[in-house]
Amino acid sequence: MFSKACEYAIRATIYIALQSQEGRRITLKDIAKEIDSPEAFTAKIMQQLVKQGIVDSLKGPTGGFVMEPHNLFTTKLSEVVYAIDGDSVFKGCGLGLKMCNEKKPCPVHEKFISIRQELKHMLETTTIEELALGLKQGMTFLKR
Amino acid sequence: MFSKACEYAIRATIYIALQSQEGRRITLKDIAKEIDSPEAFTAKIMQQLVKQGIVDSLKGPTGGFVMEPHNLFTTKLSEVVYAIDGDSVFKGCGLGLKMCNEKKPCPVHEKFISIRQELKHMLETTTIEELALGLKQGMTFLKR
DNA sequence: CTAAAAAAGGACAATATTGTCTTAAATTAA
DNA sequence: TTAATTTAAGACAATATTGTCCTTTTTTAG
Repeated sequence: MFSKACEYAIRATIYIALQSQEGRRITLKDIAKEIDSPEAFTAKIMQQLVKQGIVDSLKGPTGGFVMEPHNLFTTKLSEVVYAIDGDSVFKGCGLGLKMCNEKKPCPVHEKFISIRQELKHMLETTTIEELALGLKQGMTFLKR
Repeated sequence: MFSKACEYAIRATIYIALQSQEGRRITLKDIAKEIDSPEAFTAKIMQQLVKQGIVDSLKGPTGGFVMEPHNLFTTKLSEVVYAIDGDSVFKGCGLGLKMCNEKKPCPVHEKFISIRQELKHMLETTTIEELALGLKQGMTFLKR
């Protein structure tokens, strides 16, 4: 469904969101530990999230990653996915055809439409804040 | 969603199904041409489909690939996907956690359940024969 | 001002996936 | 029986993805 990079990105963002809600800045090291991901690889992914404006970073001692209050409440799961995996999840043909569309559909085109729609809708209506809440309440987990 | 190999597998199977319905055996070369796929790579994929019993192969002149009438009507899309990509599409956690389940869910676990269910249901109820019919009627396409 | 801490960036390495090439085995038709 | 045709199989190559390491830049605290 998502690339490994994207999976890490989502997990990291949820964790940063949770910490930001508590007013805490969080280091790469802590992120990697908390979401059980390879640190250096996670660093690369964080750079993309920062460039996309989803999270902010600060260098130096006491530095780390943080989400602005505004981002915290408005960022949708879809934005994180898009930042890392692009539009492949939302667009692309189920059978890999480049020209697949209503006019010239692949054999599974119609079959995939509702599923893709539902997925798209879910990603676009789910907020990072909402996911962070479940984590805060101990109902969901980011490791193992 | 699916691997490239799986996309080719689905396209190839649909095309073989269509030809088998007409009583025709079809060569690798023709398959690759009709579904616009790399021939040698497609050969590897065909070997897997043969091993899984989804299609049959015959060597020598007049040889090629064919689907038995029985397979033609009973094979589900899910079986082709499973033969090539295994159960990753049906099982696996959306965020890549190994131990994600009802008891210890990842933050998107619940959100993904209905989507995965719908996808699973669609794959398990869609027959290859049905997809081949759309192709035969010129309503769907396997190239570009 | 300096040392330490942290992210940024670039080069590199490992692995997985996709794709190719060559030879072997089987089968058919002449 | 032989030559041609076709799939099977194995080794190899190219590319993409995942992951690591090292250096640079920025910032803070002392």
